[in-house]
Amino acid sequence: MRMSKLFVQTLREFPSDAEVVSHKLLVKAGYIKKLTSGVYTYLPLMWRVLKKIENITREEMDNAGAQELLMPFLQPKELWVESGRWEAYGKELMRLRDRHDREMCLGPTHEEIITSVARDILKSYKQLPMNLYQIQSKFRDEVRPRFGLLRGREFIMKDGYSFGMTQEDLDKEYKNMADTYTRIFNRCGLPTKAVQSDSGAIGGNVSHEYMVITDTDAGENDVFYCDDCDYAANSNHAVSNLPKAVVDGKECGLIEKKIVDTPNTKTIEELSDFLKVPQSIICKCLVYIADKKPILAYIRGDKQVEETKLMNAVGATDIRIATAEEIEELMQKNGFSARAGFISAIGIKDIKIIADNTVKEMKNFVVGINENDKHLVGANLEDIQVKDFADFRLVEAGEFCPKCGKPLKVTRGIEVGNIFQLGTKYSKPMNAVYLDKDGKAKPYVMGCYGIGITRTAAAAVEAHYDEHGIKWPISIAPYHVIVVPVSGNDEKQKFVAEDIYKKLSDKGIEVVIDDRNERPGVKFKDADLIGFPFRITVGKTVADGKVEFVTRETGEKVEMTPDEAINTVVEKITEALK
RNA sequence: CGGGAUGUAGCGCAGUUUGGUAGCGCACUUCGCUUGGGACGAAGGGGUCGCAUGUUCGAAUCAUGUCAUCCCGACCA
Repeated sequence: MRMSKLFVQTLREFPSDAEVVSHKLLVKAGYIKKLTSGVYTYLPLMWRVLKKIENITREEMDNAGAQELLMPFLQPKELWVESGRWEAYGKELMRLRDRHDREMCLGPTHEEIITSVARDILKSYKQLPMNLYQIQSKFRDEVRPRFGLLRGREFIMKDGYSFGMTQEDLDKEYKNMADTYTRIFNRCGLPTKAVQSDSGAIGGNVSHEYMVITDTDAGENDVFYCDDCDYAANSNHAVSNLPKAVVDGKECGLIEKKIVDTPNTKTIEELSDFLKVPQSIICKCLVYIADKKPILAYIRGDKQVEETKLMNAVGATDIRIATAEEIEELMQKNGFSARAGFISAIGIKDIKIIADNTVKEMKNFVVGINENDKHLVGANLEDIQVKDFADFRLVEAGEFCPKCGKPLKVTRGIEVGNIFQLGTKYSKPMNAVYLDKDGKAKPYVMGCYGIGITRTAAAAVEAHYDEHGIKWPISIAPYHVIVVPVSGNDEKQKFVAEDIYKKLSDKGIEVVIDDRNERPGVKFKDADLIGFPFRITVGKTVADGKVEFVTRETGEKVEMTPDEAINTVVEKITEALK
């Protein structure tokens, strides 16, 4: 490719609407162009990167025994009603109507479609197990698209689905996909961590997310992990063992059960300071709205609620903390006037009450009694009337690994892939069955496996850049090498550069020659910004038969003959793509 | 959906307070000059100032409405 012909325009400045590095650099370097919020054109450079990620994914999926197909973007409402997700998926589903006023949606994921296809074809146990996948654009009406390609409304995804007869089949395929995913991301030059996670709207029990670890804002998930063993989990799924803390009030003088005045202690900090007791001996009561109904959740004062865990614990599909008005309304209905900070479950009728496991250990603690500016001290479990316990505590760094007991660490991660064990979540309601050896109809035991192709590309930029621009891993770089003749009117330089360009092209190397009549500074800046892994600079030293070989990753520059440079490129590319 | 901000040329911005018919830098075209880290000079092309309605002799500027975009939060594979 000739730089003079390449459909690209690099910018001098970062776009004003970009926040994270990958978004800024991909726009500045001419890879993407926004059409509307969360929707981008993939310009030729970007498309080359995406195709490379797709092809690596294809190769590994095919090698793992999966088969590629392509399902429709446009989907009828009926299938979604069948699975129950027309309602359950909520506003994320991009809905539309056709000219006959029939309701449709644009696919955010394809469990419904693949299940309906499979049930018509996979009728016998002889055809199982089967693993099918596709790579295509997905649509999700995100509340707030942001971070460029990291969270779009239209994005490219690889989604795969496995069909088996038994849980053993599923376990085997799940392991197969886990290994495949590790290989895919390694080949893309992206080290990932497989972390346990909540399975969210997709459903199912076991699931893992593949996270690219990053310290930046672009990492939207908190990941807890252990250096001493392989434990790693998303914050919505992490569990831990707690360090020793004061959980018996007697240890800090709360011997007698009594009501005490605690004026203006709206927060745990204020209450703890006022009573001069540790936060771990205070039991707080929080009001949440789960599926539009209020619930009460008790948790140890020094700990935070993890909302997804709480949501799962109460079997809800939607949860949020109650507003001050909603708390007031709840209190009034039950004849109280207590504000947040003084709430108790005692005397609240017709409401789900649940306590975190941390509360089980507490004795002689401090708790609200639905009266403003008062608390009960020396209280015990019978004073809060809790029957249901669950773990819905947010894990914190420094707590101990549930597997090996060493302290956990926390980091941010970008989720680039995930795998779920669906079981019969879709096959049962959609009556997707096969006949077993005895001629009995049984639902498939399914798994599903996703990779965000566009997100992987953006994550690669987040993981590989410097102040000059992108530093693509060789396997997914749009081109491998750029040849830069320094002087526009030096015939010798031009000749040598063109010769190198031709020889590299002939050897199948993806090479660009910067044949523009620009000053060298412009060419170097663009080369660094776009992120060619290698650069061959043909400058003054050509008089001595030498060119300069530059490695983007390290900035290392080596003088060598043109032939040596060509061989070095071929060697390095071959090595990297092995 | 709550809070905040912004819409003026492909990109980055000024002009709006105080109404007078649109400007700067980059990019683009032509010519000259220059060629090892985003040179310079000259001459050009490109915008119904997000949209609608209103006020006015006159609106980028004032008013009302509306749409879009971004940030924080909530939410979310």
